[in-house]
Amino acid sequence: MARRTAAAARDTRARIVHRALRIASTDGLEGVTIGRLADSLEMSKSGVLNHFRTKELLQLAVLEAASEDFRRAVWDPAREEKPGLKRLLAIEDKWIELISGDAWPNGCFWTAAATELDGRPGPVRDALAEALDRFDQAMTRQVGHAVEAGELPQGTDPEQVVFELRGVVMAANQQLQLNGDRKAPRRAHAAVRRILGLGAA
Amino acid sequence: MARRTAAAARDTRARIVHRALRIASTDGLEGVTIGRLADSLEMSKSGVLNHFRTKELLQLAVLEAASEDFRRAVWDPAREEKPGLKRLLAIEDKWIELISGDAWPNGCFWTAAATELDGRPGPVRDALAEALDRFDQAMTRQVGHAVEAGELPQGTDPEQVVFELRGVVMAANQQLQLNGDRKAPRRAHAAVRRILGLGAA
DNA sequence: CCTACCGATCGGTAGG
DNA sequence: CCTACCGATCGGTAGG
Repeated sequence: MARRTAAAARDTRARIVHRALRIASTDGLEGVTIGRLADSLEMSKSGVLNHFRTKELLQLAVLEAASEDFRRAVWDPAREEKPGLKRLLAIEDKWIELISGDAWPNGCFWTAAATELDGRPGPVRDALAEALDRFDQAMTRQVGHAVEAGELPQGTDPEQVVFELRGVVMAANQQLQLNGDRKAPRRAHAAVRRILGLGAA
Repeated sequence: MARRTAAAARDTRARIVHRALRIASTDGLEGVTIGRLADSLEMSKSGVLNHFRTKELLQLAVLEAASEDFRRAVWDPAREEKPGLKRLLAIEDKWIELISGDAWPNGCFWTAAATELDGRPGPVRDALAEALDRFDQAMTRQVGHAVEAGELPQGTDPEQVVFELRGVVMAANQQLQLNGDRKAPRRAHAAVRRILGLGAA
C-alpha cells in the first residue's frame, strides 16, 4: 500500500509540473503561483507546495520538465541522423516545429525563461544558464563534425554558427508569438540553410 | 504658480517613468509595482499612481519612454547615414551598442517585453506589437533602398533580411545577459555583415 | 502630493 | 493530501 501511495504522489507531482510548465509558457516562471496551480488542479495550496517545499524548487522542477520536452521533441529524433550537417538540420527543423506547435502554448520556453531570468541571480537562473550551455556545447560539437566532414568550409567558427542559429529560432519565436506570422517557420527554415551554406532549399 | 506646479508634475512623472523603465529592464513590466516605485522614489503609492491612474497606463508610458530611448540612441544617429546599406549598418551597430551599454541595465527592453507580453492580450501588448511593427517597416524600407542602389542583390527578400537581422540582436542580447559573454557584440557585428553580403569585416 | 484604508493574493507554516 | 492561519504586498479608492 505504501507502494501505491508513493506512485500516486509521483503522479500528482508530475501533473503539477506539467501544468506549471504550461502556465510558465504564457505567464513566465514568476506567473506560476502556488494558488493559481492549486485552483487549476483543484487542490489546496499546501497540497501543491507539499511536493516541492518552496516555489524555487518548483521552478527548478519546471526547468527539468522543459529539458525533457526538448530532449524528446528535438534531440532524440535528431540523433537518428548522421552527426554533422544532417543532424544539425534535423535539430533546427525539430526545434522550429516545437516552437510552432502547441506543446509549448506560448512559444519557446527557453527564450521566455532566459529573458525573464537573465537579470535575477539565483539557483533558477544558474540552472537555466547551465542547461542552455549544455545545449550550445552539443550544437558546437555538431558544427565541428560538419567541418571535419567537409560539409562546412574549413575555418568555420563553430561558436559563431551556433550563435547565428540561435538567433534564427529566437526571431521565429517572436514573429510567431507576437505577430502571429505563420510565415515565420519558413523564414527560419531559409535562414538556417543560408547559415549552413546550403542554397535556397 | 499654476505654471510651476504643472512643470513640477511633469518632472515627477518623467522621474517615475524613467525609474519604471529601469525596473522593467531587469524584472519585466509586471515587476514594475506601484509600491516598489513609491519606495524607490520616496513617494507614497497614491502619489505615484496619481500620474497614471492605473498600472496599465503606467506601462504604456514606459513603452513610450523606451521608444524614445531607442530613437535617440539608434534611429537619430543612423539617420545621418545615407539610406540603404550604410544606414542599415549604422542602425545595427547602434542597436548592438545600446543593448551592450547600461542605458538598459538588463539588455534589450524590446526583447524582454516581447517575450513577456506575447501571450497576454491587451492594450500594452498591442502597443508593443505596433511599435515593433513600425520599426520593422522602417527597416524593410532601408533594405529596399539598398536593393535599388545595387548594394544588395536583386531578388533579395527584404522581410527575410529584417527577420535575420532581428535574430542577431536577440542572440547577442541573450549571450550578453545570460552568459555575460563580451564576445557577443563582435559575433553580432560579424553576423550582420554576413547577412548583408559583406565579407568578414 | 499625502494618510488611511479596501479586498485579493502572495509564499509559506502549523498541525493534523 | 487537508483546513486554518501568518505577515507582506498587490492595485486601487476615498477624502483631503
